[in-house]
Formats: sequence, C-alpha cells, structure tokens
Amino acid sequence: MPPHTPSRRHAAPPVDSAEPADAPVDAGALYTQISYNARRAWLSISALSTQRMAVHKLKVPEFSVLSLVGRNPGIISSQLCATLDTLPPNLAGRIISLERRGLIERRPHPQDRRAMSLRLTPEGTKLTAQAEETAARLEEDALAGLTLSERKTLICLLKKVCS
Amino acid sequence: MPPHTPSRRHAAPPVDSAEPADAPVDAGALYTQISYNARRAWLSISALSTQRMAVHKLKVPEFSVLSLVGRNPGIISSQLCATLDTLPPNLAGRIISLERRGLIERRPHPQDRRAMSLRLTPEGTKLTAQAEETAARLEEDALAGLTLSERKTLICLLKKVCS
DNA sequence: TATTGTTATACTCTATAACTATA
DNA sequence: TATAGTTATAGAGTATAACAATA
Repeated sequence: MPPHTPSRRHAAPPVDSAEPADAPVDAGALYTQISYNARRAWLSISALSTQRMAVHKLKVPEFSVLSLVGRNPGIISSQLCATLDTLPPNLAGRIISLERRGLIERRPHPQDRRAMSLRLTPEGTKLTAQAEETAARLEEDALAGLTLSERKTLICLLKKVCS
Repeated sequence: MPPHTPSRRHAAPPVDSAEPADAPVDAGALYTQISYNARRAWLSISALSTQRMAVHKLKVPEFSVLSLVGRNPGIISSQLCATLDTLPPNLAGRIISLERRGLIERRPHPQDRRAMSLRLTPEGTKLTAQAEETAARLEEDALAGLTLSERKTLICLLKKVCS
C-alpha cells in the first residue's frame, strides 16, 4: 500500500490524559478515505434533497421513480430496480403509494403478462416537471462551492467508482 | 439554471407502448445529478466496507470509532459525534458494545465530570491496527478503477461538497 | 427452471423526546 | 441556562424468504 498515510501511529507519544475539549480531532487516515468522505458528502446532499423534495410531498426515492417513469413510459419494475439499486420488495410499496396518489398508472405489459408497465398520469407528469425543476436548483445549491468544471469531474469520478 | 440538461423532455415522441425489456433505460437528468451518483458510489463502497470489516467482526461505524479513539486517546463522545456525523443516542450503544468486547475503555474525564474519556485497550489497539490495514487495502480495491491523481481529486471534491 | 412482482418480516441506521448529572 | 451522556422509541432504508403467476 504505497500512497496515503504511511503508518504514522503515535507520531506524538500517547500522553495519559484526556483530550482538551477544544483540541481538533485527529481523524487520521479516515479523512483521506473514500468511505468516510463519500458517506459525509452523501449525507450532506441527501439532507438537502429530502428537504427540497418535501415541498412536493415527495421522498427522494419517489422522485427518482417518477423521473425514470416519465422518461421511459412503459418501463417495468425490474428495470427501475436495476437503475436505482433497489430490491423489488422495497420498490413495490413505493409504486403502490404513487399509484394511490394518482401520479403513476400500472397497466398489464403487452408482451409479458407477468410484468406491469408504468407511466405517469397527467397529474404525475405535471408534478414530475415541477420536481425536476426543483432538482435542478438543488443541484446548483448543493454544488455551489464547486466550479462547473469541478462538478463535471466529480460526477465523472463517482461514476467510475460504481463500475 | 444555466448548465446541464436544458429541458429536453420528450426528445423522442412518447410512444404509447411498453418498453422492450432489453432497451437501455433513459435515466435522463438523474445520471448527471450529484444526488443520484453520490448515492450509488456510496452504496458500492459501503457494501465493500461492510464485507471487509466483517472479517474483524466489526461494523463500519465501529471501525470509525476505534480508529478515532486510537488516534485521540481521551476523546469524548460529543467529539466523536461531530466527526462522524452521528447523533449521541446512536453512538451510545456502539460505545457500550465496544466496551463490553473489551476493545475500548471508559474513564471519568479529569476536567469534566459529565464526560467519559475513551481509549483503546491493548486488545482494542491490536484489533484496530489490523482493521486499519484492512481499510487501506479496501481503499485500494474500491478505487482500483481510478488513477492516484483521480483518487486525490475525488476526495478533495467530496470534501468541498460537505462544507 | 428462471423471472416478475408481491407479501411478510427482520435488521440496521437514523431521528426525537425525555431524563440525569454536571458546567 | 447549556452541555454530556443515556434510555426509550419511532421511523426510514435495506435485507432475506416464501409464494403465485408467467416465461
């Protein structure tokens, strides 16, 4: 393991006294770890997303479903699951809930009678359009500290991590 | 909202038929959104972290606590909470669990009798050292698709998102 | 036999309220 | 009055198993 933090444990000798409450915490290797930083970044973005989507009475995963169904009329659950990294049992409830609210519609799939094809209702289309504008503003605000070039780089690198 | 996806809804006319099951899903703006990509990246890393830390019978948040306590002997819970973005009630159980396993030790804080100062036991020190090696290998594997330069850039940009 | 979708269920993580002891 | 820590509890999010209907 050549790069980062070269095992500098006990750089200062371990004094047997408590930390002063105002001393900065040495997060050590944690600060340079993708796991730690990805979690904190996601928490930060997630909190903002949740807050903004609540204006439309939508949870973040619900918005994701609406956005995907809107762009892919006739899409089926298994495709949503793959795209959203969600398990079928956890998606089922969301779809039913969105259907009950009159935002999406389920029809039998013409080629595969096991599946249900999904599409937005007129009301769902309207709400999704509004929520997508919210999402665009959210994006702008969440990444306010980054230049346009940095934003593109970040998205690109995050995609590489997933693959 | 000047940059990304300039409202290209219905670029193709909405055909009233179901999606063929093998057609690629158009994730639209989702694919360029930090929220979507940060979640997927974090899920990917999180799954790997959980798997690797299980070898030491540790959960990821438990490793974070051990690592911080190891580098900051005498640290108190509120400092851990701030560093780890965790609420006090959710940290309490973890600390008690780690104490029961004989990995950390709680002593009354010399200057503040409300607080408990934390430190690793000899056994905790040994396990933490092993887990930190695991974490370093994990880092290497999770970011295998990125160059060293890209890794540094990614961490740097993630930090900017949080602030 | 494999896949789609559903129900039931459990486990983890996260969030809020209420309490104590101390600063 | 504010803070450190704890308990209890509620709510999301995520996970597995089992099942029916269809491919």
